[in-house]
Amino acid sequence: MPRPHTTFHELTVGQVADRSGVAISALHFYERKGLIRSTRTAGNQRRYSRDTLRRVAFIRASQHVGISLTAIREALDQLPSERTPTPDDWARLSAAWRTELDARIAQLQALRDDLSECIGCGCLSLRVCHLTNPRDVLGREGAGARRLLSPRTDRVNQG
Amino acid sequence: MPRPHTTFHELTVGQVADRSGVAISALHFYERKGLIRSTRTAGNQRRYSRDTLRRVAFIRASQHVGISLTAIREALDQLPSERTPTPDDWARLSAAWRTELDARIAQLQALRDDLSECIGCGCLSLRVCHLTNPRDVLGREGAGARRLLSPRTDRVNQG
DNA sequence: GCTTGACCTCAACCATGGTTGAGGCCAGAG
DNA sequence: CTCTGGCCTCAACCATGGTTGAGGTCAAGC
Repeated sequence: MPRPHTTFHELTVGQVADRSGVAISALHFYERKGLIRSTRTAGNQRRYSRDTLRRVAFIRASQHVGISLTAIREALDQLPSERTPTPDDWARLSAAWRTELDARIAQLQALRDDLSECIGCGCLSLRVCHLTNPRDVLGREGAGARRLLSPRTDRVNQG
Repeated sequence: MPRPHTTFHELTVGQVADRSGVAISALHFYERKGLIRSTRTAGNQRRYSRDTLRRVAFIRASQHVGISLTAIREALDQLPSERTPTPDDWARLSAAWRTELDARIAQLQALRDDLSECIGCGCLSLRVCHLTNPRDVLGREGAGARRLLSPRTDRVNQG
C-alpha cells in the first residue's frame, strides 16, 4: 500500500480527513472557499500544516452553532497569516465566538419567552405577538446556516 | 383595478402575502410542500381561510428558531384537519415548540461553556475539547435549517 | 368588448454546503 | 515494469428554501 511521503509536520488530505472526521471532498471545498490552505508537493499533492486540524475543528464547531462558512472564513482571516497561530490567537477567536453565542442564546430565550406568552393567549399569529413581529431581533446573519447542531455524521477528532 | 372577489372568510394569495409579509412565491412554495392549503375558485384562483395567517405566522416563527420546513410541516400535521384549529390547538403546538427551544438553548449553552473552557486552555482543536467532539450533542435535525434568526427581509405581519 | 391587474403554471435559476463520478497522474511494492 | 492506492481536477448532482420570468387565464370596469 503506497502511502504518500510526509514529513513530521505535514499531513496529507487523507490524514486530515481521518483525524478531523471531515470528508476529503469537504476539505477540498473548504480550501476552495478559503477556509484552509495547503502547499503542494512536486507531484501536486496537498500538504497541510498541523494547525490545519485546529482550523478544521474550529470550522466544524462554528458550524454547529449555526454560523455560515462565509462568517467562519471572515473570523479565520483574523488569524495571523504568516506565523502559526498561537493558543492566544485561538483564544481571541474563541472569545469572539462566545460573544456570538451569548447573543444567539439571548435571542432564543427572548423567542421562547414570547412563545410562552403566546401560549397563554393563544395569539400565535398576528401583530400582538413579538414572535411574529420580529423586526427587533438582531442582526444580519445572511442565509446559509445549515444546521444548528448535529450533522448526520459527527465524529470530529479521533486523534 | 380589478380586485378578486372574496367572501369575508376567504383571502386571496395576494392578501395573505400582504398581511403575512411573505412573498406570493413563498406561499405557493409552502403549499407545494404541504404546509398550507387552499381551495380554488371556479376560475382556479386560490382562496385561503383566515387561519392560514396563523399557519404562516407559525411557519415563519419556527423558521426563525432554525427549524426546517419539513419539521414544521410535521408539527402542523398534528393540527386537526377537518375543523379550524382552536387557540388550544395552537397552544399545544406552541408548547411543543417551547420544549424544542429549551433543548436548543441548552445545547448552545453547553457549547458556550465548553468554549469558555477552551479559551482557558487554548485547546480548541483536538480530542480534549467537547466542542470538537460532539458525539454527545443531541438529535437529528437533518439538513436545512437555513438561518437561526433574522432573514434578510423581515416584516412579518403588518395587519 | 377591450384593457388591466391579479392570478395561474411550469421551468429555470440562485445561494449554501457539500457529495459523486469520470478520467488521469504519481509513487512505492512486488 | 506493472499494479495499485492515494491523490488530482472538473463537472454534475443533491437537498433546502426560495425567486424570477415566460406565457396564459380570469374578471371587473370603462
